Amino acid sequence: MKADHPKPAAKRIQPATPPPDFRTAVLAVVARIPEGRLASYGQVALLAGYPQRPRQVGMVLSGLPEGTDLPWHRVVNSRGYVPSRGRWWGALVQIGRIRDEGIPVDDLGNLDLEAHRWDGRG
DNA sequence: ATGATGACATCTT
DNA sequence: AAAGATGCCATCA
Repeated sequence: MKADHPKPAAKRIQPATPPPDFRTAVLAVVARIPEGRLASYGQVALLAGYPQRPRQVGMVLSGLPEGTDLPWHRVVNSRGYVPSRGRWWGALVQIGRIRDEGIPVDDLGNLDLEAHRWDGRG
């Protein structure tokens, strides 16, 4: 009889090992950005395998814990400046950390993205 | 369910 | 070059 498993309402839809979702992919890409290099949100989204989702990258990063090891500060927008230029509480922190890595940044967050663009090859 | 918002990108004025 | 409008997609009220 095969010990039929009536499945007692096993609505365990959340497995212990969640598949590589968007968030995981993004975090993996950000973690690969070398020191002293910059990447845009669109670039991260592209490398993560989701070409049309740069905004969601920002959402993922917005949910990062404070003590994260991820170099989130190396992610800027394609226009070449730190996101929101101060609308965001962490903009100043990001500017400081980027400067600390040897990349010149204006007080408003303006920087030369193309000069420090990450090739994506590590 | 719909509508508004967001750590963006791209195109057009 | 800078600013406004439109597109995209997930999350929240």
